[in-house]
Amino acid sequence: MPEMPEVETVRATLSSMIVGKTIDHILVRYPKMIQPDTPESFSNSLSHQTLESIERYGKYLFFHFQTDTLISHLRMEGKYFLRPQSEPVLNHEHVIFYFTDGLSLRYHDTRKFGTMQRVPRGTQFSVPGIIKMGPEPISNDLTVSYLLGKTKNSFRPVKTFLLDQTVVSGLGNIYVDEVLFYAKLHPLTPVNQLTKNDIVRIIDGCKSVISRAIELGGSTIRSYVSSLGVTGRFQTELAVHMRKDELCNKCESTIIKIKVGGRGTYYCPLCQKEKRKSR
DNA sequence: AAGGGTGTTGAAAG
DNA sequence: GCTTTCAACACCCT
Repeated sequence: MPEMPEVETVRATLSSMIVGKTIDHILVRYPKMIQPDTPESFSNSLSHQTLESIERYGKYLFFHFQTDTLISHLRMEGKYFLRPQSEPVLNHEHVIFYFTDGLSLRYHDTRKFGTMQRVPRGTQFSVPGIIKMGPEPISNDLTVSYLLGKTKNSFRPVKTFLLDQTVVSGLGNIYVDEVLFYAKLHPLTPVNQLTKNDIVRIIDGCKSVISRAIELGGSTIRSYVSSLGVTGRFQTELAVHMRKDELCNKCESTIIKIKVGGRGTYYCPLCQKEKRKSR
């Protein structure tokens, strides 16, 4: 499950492998993945264009061609593989980009949750969904006053709040758990109860956790492997996520798993004590 | 062997 | 308008 650090690894890896290549044609095997274009217009528009750069915002990838941009979201299990065109098409390869040099980029997604759309170049930030996204966790735009403003009149649990992409772009389930451990906050804390100091620790946590994860190429939980088949090394540094019944590195309490907003949530009951309700 | 868990997003419902 | 629930889908585990 690629989160932002994994997507960044994919971006960097793909950049070095396919920027400069020209598409000859595209095979769409699962039309529902393409929106709102028909597979035909999607394929016709992008064919014969040269890839100039790959950009990332939150968990979205932007493939910038000469006149169009391909927006790709990997959702749960999307992966890209670069292979010779002569190799057989696999079951879960839903979109295949055939380059003019004999290589092909295969989009592989067992659960078919991933999405692709083509927009005129430069317009990616005006498409619905992307236009509303908040600043990235490592951005200077993620400030105390910005977050404090968002928390004012809301009783949402801080876990749910941080998963909301319109608040911060790119935090997923794994990293929110890690950020909350860093900030020593119980995941159920209502956000209107957060102090300025809490917000400062959340922002510090975002920056240190995410930048460290990007450094290590992301986490690999379950099936996720990046386009080069490289395994992210951040998993070994996870403090709480996926560590139910294991001991906290800081205090040796037993890590607990609960559900918050329907999402599996891991935390240390001692390091992340629930705040006493004020009156 | 049926059913629940897995995670992201957007649409629908409250 | 804000928040919660669910659907999209496939695979793994019990």
